Amino acid sequence: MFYTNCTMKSNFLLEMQTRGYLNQCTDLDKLGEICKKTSISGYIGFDCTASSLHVGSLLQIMILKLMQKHGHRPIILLGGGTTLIGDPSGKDTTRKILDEDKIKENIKSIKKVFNKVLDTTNKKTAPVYVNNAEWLSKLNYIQFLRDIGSNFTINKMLTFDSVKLRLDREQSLSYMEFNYMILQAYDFYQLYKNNNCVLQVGGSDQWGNIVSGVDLIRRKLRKEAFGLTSPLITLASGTKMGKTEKGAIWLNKDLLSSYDYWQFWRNTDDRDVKRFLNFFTEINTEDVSTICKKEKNINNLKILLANEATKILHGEAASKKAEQTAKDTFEKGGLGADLPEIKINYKKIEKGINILDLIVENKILHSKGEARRAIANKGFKIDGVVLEDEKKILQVKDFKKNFLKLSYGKKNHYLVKII
RNA sequence: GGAGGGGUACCAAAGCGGUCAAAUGGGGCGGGCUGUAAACCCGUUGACUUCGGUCUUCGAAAGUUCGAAUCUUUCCCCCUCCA
Repeated sequence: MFYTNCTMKSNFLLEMQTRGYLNQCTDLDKLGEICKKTSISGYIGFDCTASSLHVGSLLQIMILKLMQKHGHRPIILLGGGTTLIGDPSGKDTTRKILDEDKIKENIKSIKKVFNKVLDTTNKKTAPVYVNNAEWLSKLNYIQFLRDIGSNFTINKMLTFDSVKLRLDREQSLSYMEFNYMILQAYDFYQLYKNNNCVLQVGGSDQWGNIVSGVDLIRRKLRKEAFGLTSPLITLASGTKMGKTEKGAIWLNKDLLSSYDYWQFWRNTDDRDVKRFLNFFTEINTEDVSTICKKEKNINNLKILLANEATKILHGEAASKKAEQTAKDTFEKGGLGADLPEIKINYKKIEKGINILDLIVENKILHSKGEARRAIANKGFKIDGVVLEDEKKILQVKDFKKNFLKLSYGKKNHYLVKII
């Protein structure tokens, strides 16, 4: 799928391509023509199963941002309706189903991220939020089957990967989930009709769902709509993006601090750095190439990546602070201001605090046993000195000016503070 | 609906009356080497513990037994073949 021999190239699609956001498109040339001529609206649907999206969705958000950059309007579908069902695409097992109140809460929380990352000031391209519960919850089953269901054949639905994989792997697929595709197609149809939305973007696992929507619009309205997918990002290590053992890399600040977010990017695998600069920063592709050629120290590129990515999500100030903290902590071996804090009451520390209790109570580790093992393995340090004694009682004299740096492993540092 | 096979820790997979908190591999975590990388090497991987032990785990419940992941019964779930 290369976009080369078309004369009517649109800057939007061109940049999509050079950045590596483009995987598949229903009709790239024609979409290019339209994008070149007019400002379009395109939508991406997001899952509302959690109170925050994680980096796995970041590429999609970057695409929305790119749409804005080139004068198009992003529509964000926060699927209160479809979240009630659960998309089987790319999932091995049926997901838990959430109640409506929880979904509403999640939507509210997720919106915060979009409002931060996207430009909300330019009237022409300001994001539009829609919730498919609006139309899905009103549906009448019989009528829906007749109007919409009649446009789908089981034969075709069975050929879609999302369905096929589940069946091939001999995992059950409920009728409810089987319908997800139709509902997503219906969403696109609604958005086309009501919001003049001609484009749906999604991850490559969404291809089937997206094409179904394009088909439905053609059948029902005799209009052409477009679908476009981005590639599934895998890490050099072979794992999926965004899921570490420590937990998901959340985008909402209350779930993951800007410092930890910065650290996530700072710890990118060497082999992923250049790709990620293209994916997750706004630096021009050509500039990315020249910078990568010029800069011999890959660690500086990682810092650049961390700075730029954090800036987009948490703002410049937070990004700078995180960088400074990293410098102070890792390069100088000292204390950074942005490190996670553990506050201890003076009265408590006067009596002495068992180090194991401190570790467990502040959730650095889950159990005392685990903490004991970690200490035995030289995993803990106090102000840079290996902690040998698991029975250590922290006292006021251990603190310098009310502060103490507690480190677990090489990367987890905490600022213990007497208050 | 009928006939078989199976459910073991984060995952995969051994164990099939005591020596089983459960082999082995993967993953994770920690240490070493380095560059907050990769690869490699070492350690560790149920909870509590006064480090003597104690408690809770092998789909669920009940039972046999001095003793059960292992045997019996019932139930739930998954898979294969047939209808």
